[in-house]
Amino acid sequence: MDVIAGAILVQHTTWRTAERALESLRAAGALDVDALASMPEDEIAELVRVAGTPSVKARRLRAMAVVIVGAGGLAAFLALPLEVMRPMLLTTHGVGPETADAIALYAGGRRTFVVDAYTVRVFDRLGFGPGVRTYEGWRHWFEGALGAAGVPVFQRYHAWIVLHGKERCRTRPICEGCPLLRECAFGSASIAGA
DNA sequence: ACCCAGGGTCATA
DNA sequence: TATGACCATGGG
Repeated sequence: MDVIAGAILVQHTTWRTAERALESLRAAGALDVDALASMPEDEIAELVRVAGTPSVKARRLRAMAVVIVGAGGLAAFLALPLEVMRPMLLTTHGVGPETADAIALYAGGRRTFVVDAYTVRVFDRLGFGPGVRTYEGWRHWFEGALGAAGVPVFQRYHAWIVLHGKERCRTRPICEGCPLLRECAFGSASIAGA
């Protein structure tokens, strides 16, 4: 549940503040689908204020909790196959493509790539990318590039880009030093030409 | 004191 | 279907 709430809280902010909001939810015993589903939104809003747009995020957190409860609880929800989990996430209020994939990949352990704005900016600048530059275009492109790699690689690759992209995109090629080079299609040779 | 980041929804054209 | 306002805060 930490991961799911975190995926919503991090929208339009940094992990730092999202984690602080997560901590205050935990301290209040509200890091739980049943608690969130039955709690008034303004009460949730107070707890998540540090992450910004509190009323918006309170509503989204609650909507997500209601969907999970409706799916039979957290365990049942996380056990759903990607083909049913992803559309379900996409139709819940406040969950767009990026948040849906973050939840499916990190909370559900499903094999889907998280395309965040930062990732797109970096790879676009390096001259890489799909023909059609929509969210789905990028997602399928990354999934193809990662080939037969498993869920852990998907998780670590996305995390690596987020953690190290900023410092590297100005100074040196994005994938230099990435521990996953042998597991994906972005070898140092191909990147060096960018 | 200012200005920037950043995902999603909704209204408008 | 594309564009832009809006949500409110932390941090440089």
